[in-house]
Order: sequence, then C-alpha cells, then structure tokens
Amino acid sequence: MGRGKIEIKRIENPTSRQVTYSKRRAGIMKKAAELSVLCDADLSLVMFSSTGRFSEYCSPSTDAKNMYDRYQQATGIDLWSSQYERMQNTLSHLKDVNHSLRREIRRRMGEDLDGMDIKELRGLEQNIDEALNLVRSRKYHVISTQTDTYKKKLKNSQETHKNLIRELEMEEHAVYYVDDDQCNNDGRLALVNEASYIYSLRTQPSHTNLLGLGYGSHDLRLA
Amino acid sequence: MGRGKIEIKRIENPTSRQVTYSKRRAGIMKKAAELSVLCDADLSLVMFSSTGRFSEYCSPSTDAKNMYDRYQQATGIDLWSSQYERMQNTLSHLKDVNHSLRREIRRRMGEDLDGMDIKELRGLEQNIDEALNLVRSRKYHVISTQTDTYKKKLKNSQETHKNLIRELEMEEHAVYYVDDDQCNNDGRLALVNEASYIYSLRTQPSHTNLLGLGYGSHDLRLA
DNA sequence: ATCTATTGATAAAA
DNA sequence: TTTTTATCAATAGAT
Repeated sequence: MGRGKIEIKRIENPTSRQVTYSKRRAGIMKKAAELSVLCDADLSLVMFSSTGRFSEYCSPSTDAKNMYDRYQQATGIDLWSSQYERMQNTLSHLKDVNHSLRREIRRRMGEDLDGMDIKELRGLEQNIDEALNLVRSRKYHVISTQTDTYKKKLKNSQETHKNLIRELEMEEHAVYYVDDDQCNNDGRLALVNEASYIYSLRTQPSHTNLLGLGYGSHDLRLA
Repeated sequence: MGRGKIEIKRIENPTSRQVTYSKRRAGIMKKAAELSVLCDADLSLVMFSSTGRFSEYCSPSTDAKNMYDRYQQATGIDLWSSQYERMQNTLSHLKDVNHSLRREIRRRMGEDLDGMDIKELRGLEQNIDEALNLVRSRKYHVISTQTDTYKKKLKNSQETHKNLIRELEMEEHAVYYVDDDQCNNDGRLALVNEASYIYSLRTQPSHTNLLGLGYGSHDLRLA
C-alpha cells in the first residue's frame, strides 16, 4: 500500500525509518482503537521506537495495570522480579508451617497418629497428660473464684433480703420466718456445681474458639 | 476496506463481531510485526476479546515482562502495587491463622489459659481427655504390634541358635547346655518394656517432631 | 506535513 | 474458521 511494494526488513536509512515509524505507529493505534470499539475488546499496546521513544494505546474501558494483571492470569507467567519471589517463598513457608501446626493440633486431638513411633507416642501422651492436669487445675481455680464471687453475691442479696424483711416487719408489725441455713457452706462440690451451672447459662454462644472451630471439631483445612 | 464502508462502533451481532475480531486481530498482529521489523522497534500487544479470549504479540527482541518494566520506567506508573497488596493481605492473614494455631497448641499444652471461661475450659479439658485416651490406645496398639514382631524375631533367633548348636554338637560331638527358659513369655509387661527399650535405641535423633520442636518445648514464636 | 498511486486490509458472502 | 473478492484504507515515495 504505497507507491511501491516494500520488503519487510529493517529500514537502514534512519530518517526513512523514523518517518515510517511515525506513520505506521499512527496506523496501528488507529487499528487498535477500531478493534476495541468494533469488537468490544480490551487491548494494550506498548511501543518503543529504535530511538527509545515510548508510546502506548490502551482501550478506554481498562488501563495498563489491569491489562498487566490479566496478562499474568492468562499466561501464568509471573512478571515479577525478585521481591515477588521472596514474598512467594515466605508465603509458601507460612503455608507449610501452618500445615505442620494443624498436624500438631490433630495429633494433640488423638488423630493422625499413624506415622508416630513409640517414643514419640510416649512423649505426646505424657505431654497431653500434663496439659490435662494444668487445664483441670485452672478450671478448678476459675470455678472456685467464681464460686466465691457467687457466694458473696448471694450473701449480699440475703442481707438485702433480710433488711427488707426487717424493714417490712418494722413497717407492718408483721412476723416472718427466714431460713438462715439455706445457703450454708458444708462441702464445696455442691456449690461448685451450682455456680458452674449458672455460669454455663450465662455464657453466650458467640464465645467461639479461635478459628471459629469448637473443640472437638476436626475441620482443619489449610487456610 | 471491504465490500462496504462500516461505521466504527460496537458490532451488535455476536457472530459478526467475533469474525471481525479474528480478522482484525490477525491484521493488527501483522502490522505490529511489520512495524517492529521495519523500524527496529520493540512492542507488546495484549488483547482480550469480548468473550475473554487472550492473545498477544511481542517483538522477538524482547518479552512482555521487559516491556512492562520499561513501561513502568517510562510512565512512572507502578504496576506492582495491586499484586503486592493482595500478597501482603494473604501474608498477614496467614500470619494471623498461624498465631491462632499456635495459641490453640499452647492451650492444648495447658498454657495461656487466662482468657478462657469455665465453659471453654470444660470443653478443652474433655477434648484433651479424649485425645489422651486415643493416644494411649494407639501407643498400646503399636507396642503390642512391635512386641509380637520382637517375639517372632526372638523365636527365630532362638531356633537358629539351637540349630547351630545342634550342628556344632553333631560336628564336634561335644555337649552344650542351653537355658531354654531365658526367653519365656510370662507377663506382657516385661516384654513390652524390653521391646520398647530396644526400639528407643534404634530410633534416630533425626526423628524430630514437626517444626523441629520436641513435645514439651514451649518455643512457639511466630515464623 | 500533504499528496496520490499503489498495495494491503477486510466486509460480506460462501 | 478460512477463502474469496469487491471495496475501502493505509501508506511509500515524492513534494
């Protein structure tokens, strides 16, 4: 398309080359714009002339960054340099660690024990046993603390009640009998059970465990 | 350039649009290739059709990654930030999960129980108790399996020994006394202990636990 | 840049 | 999709 056919090879004359570059650059940009409009396509065209001059076209519905992201997604080619790889490594390392942590938890739940030898099983058993004792004593500690609190509250309420009754008696000159021994203190266990029963009624279901998994759930997929 | 002039606007007929896309895509790619050869220019052309089909042209002297690097340099636009942010998010999420997992492990070891209420403590205690039973039965299973193996080996070795002695007796016409009850089978425990003692000698120190932490180690720093 | 003769691209049809 | 072919569009070379 010109006054004569030309061979497609590097134009040696720098001036002609530059002129041709300008003309054809305009041409290809027009083509790009037409294509994007006619066919509703997204395209990105990036050019550097032999002298290093930069020009680009990008379809109006998108931008270079987006095209670049989609390019990566489409090709699977990772356009990033070292820092990306470093992050990628950290990421996969974290995933590995994560995986190991989940396995440790599973083993501490008595699952996934097949690969363990006796020595390891002994260690795990002993460790869990110690943990059980620690959790138990903590539980008793919390329970007794709360029992004390409960007892105090009860006592307070009793006092208040008594006072009210006394006042009523004074006011109305009537006589009431109050069972003072209803809340005595013989034996801790009865109170413990009562306190924790009340506590369990007061706890909200929103008190989920970490990761939103209740103890006993085995859903330990990798995040 | 065709049987008739067309207006540059979106082609509504999907088939026509697709046909036009194919033709013009070929055309623009040819133009791109010609431009890069004729004018010694570097160019990258990335296209997505309205149906999402991807195609690209890149001048032979370079590649898309290089072109986008130069694009960044030329425009000052940072094409990495979005990807970078996404990775940063994944990373911090993984770190959070990691942290939670480590906390769960610590709690399963009887540490870090301060924030837990009675209900949670009960659940944990029960769960650990169940785990302990599972680990114990697994241990006994492994032990008994290994004990059986050990007994068989012992028996074999005994047979071999006896046979050797018999052969020696035949050969040299000499008489040896062999204590046949040295390795009898009264009571499982003795054998169990002996078997596991031998096993423990055979296990390598390289059999470390996951994360390289032995049970009982409390080093659960964030990776 | 602008001008055109000429080649190249492609719309419509098959 | 690809081919065909009649037309339109791009552009090489000159100015």
